[in-house]
Amino acid sequence: MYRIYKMARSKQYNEEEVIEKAMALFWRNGYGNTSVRMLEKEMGINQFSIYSSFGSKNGVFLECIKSYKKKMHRITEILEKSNNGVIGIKQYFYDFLEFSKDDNGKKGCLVTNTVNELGAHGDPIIMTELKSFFNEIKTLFANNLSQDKNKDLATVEKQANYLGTSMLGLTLASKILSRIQLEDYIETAFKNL
Amino acid sequence: MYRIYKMARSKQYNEEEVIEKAMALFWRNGYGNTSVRMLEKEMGINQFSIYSSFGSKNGVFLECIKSYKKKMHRITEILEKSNNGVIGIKQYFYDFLEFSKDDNGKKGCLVTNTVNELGAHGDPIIMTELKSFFNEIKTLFANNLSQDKNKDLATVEKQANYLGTSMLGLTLASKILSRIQLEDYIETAFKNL
DNA sequence: CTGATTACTAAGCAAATGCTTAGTAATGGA
DNA sequence: TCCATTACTAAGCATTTGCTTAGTAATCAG
Repeated sequence: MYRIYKMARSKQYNEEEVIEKAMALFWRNGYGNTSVRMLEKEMGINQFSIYSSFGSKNGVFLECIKSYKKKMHRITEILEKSNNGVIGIKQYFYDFLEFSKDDNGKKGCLVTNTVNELGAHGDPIIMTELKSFFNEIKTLFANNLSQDKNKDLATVEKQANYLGTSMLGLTLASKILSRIQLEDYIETAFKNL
Repeated sequence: MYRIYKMARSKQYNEEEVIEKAMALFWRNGYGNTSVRMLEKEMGINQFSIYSSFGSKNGVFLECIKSYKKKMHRITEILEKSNNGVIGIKQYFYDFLEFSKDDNGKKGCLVTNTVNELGAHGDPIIMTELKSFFNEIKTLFANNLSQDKNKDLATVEKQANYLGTSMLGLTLASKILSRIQLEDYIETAFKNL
């Protein structure tokens, strides 16, 4: 690309790296309970840099959601590629538990947490982003379920919906229940299919 | 009771009534996103009155949780009295959906919302209150399930745990899914119990 | 009516919020 | 070396936060 202006000082930080750190903070504390000062500390850069790179607190958060999706995609693509039907989805539930675990606590799912926190009052751009996330997972479940030729379209839709909602429950439950309770839940939940 | 001091001006507001209003606000917005100024407006009383009656914002919220539990108990006691086993619990799920509906939106469950929002970082008194709520409902489910003499203790425990977690999922899902999707979920969730 | 007691209003506090700005340091083509 | 350009630091902005305080109004026994 043609450059009119002279080169000048370059950024002292990597944007992806600082977003990764911001994401961890939002994930732990939620959107409202994370201040720009806290972000400053965690990201290790000045407020000015935060605003010059991401525009606003909302902007930082949106990048974090994107980064979260990428992270989550590492699990999701296992399911995308597998042709194990219900078994594959069940594995996905277990993979999520591993994914959402933290050194000293349970963080649940960043997206679900945010939906729950912001509800209808959140920034519309963020809310759109969040709803699409839920639908992507539901579609993924539907695709996997429809590998079973015994299931008609209505059944697939119903079960995909069921599994999506169960997933929501799991993300919430993962924050307060024990590992054994969570495993019990998954095992019982999949008996309904 | 023996009264040493003179009578003086009495409160111009009913504490139960203003708590009811505060609860509606917390329920809609969550704890962190509700300010004392907002409470002042919604409750219709001065900040001083709020603090003199309830001590702190936390204090107001704790009263709201108590009030919420009472409200919820109107549904819960139907299940307590019924001897319908699984059918009764299923009805409880539907009753909750009605309960959590609002004129212009879905509020989910105040307790679940708060657990999700505050996680481990919340005021310990509030957190204790919230966890006991979950256990009460789980126990209620277990009592209802054990009416079926074919179910051994382990099965009852496992299924009560499953239903409790499903309930968590439903409270979350009730905020973002359509009525039909929610009904689909309940029907599938109870298929194999 | 007096005066003690309690509840009211409204102004004000320090701290924290999201965001900006003024000034300085680094970079690299001319 | 000069200087346009960009990124840095740190101070500061108005607003909002949870909570308090100073002063006034109502109540009622004596």
